[in-house]
Amino acid sequence: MPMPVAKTDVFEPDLAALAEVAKALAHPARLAILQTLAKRGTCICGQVVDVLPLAQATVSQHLKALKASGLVQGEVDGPRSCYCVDAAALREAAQAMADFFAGLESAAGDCCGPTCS
Amino acid sequence: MPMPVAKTDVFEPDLAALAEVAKALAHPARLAILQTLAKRGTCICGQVVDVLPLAQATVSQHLKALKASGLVQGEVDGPRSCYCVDAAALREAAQAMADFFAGLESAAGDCCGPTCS
DNA sequence: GTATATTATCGTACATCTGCGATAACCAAG
DNA sequence: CTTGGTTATCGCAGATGTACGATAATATAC
Repeated sequence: MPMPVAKTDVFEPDLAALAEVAKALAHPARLAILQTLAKRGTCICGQVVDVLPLAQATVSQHLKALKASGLVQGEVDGPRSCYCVDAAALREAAQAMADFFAGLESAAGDCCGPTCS
Repeated sequence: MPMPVAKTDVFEPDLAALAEVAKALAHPARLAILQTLAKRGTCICGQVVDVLPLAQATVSQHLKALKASGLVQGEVDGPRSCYCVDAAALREAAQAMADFFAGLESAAGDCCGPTCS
């Protein structure tokens, strides 16, 4: 399911994948959730709710989004939930992001300076 | 102007700033634009339009978003426009992103394995 | 089995994003 | 000054994101 009116599937797969990662990181709450999950071994969603200034339903939605992005992995056993960051996916994401920035810098030249045509 | 119904300003500034960067990168078209801009010294928006499968108005909007995020810098002189990536901002963004991931990995332990409580 | 506690989902409301056509704004060229 | 080519902006339509309260679902504890 593409983005707004579609147009995501027209781009290169690499860019689309990286955009998905960026999308998952595009909200402070999700960043905070990732940090909270990473700081502990075993996590219970309730603890995450306590940390964030958001309602339980909202946190659950963010967790769902993170899980969909693959950055977070988790199972729920009744009242107990075990959410944790997927270390492998995280490394992949970090690598992809770093590669992207590296690719940009390799060719970046300040053009808008005095030598701009 | 915050996000949906506000709630962005409640989080730590670091996370909010990083989320803004991620938001700018959260669309394949914008990633492609960044690559295109980085690959050339002096860029004209028209060339960007030619590369992307999007209408001119849409590309202009993405450029506006990138400019607002600070990753892209540009001036327009009538029919000619000079858009280029802001190398410094780009380095900052890459650093912030890398730091974030590094901070996560330093404490990440696979909890959802056999030793999950 | 019932009560308790925790999480997921549903439905709603509002804001934002995305895309495009149409129009306006702008400078250079003639 | 008019023409032509380029970009910005406006207005619209549709999809998505965000947040919340209310409700359902589930496993533990008794």
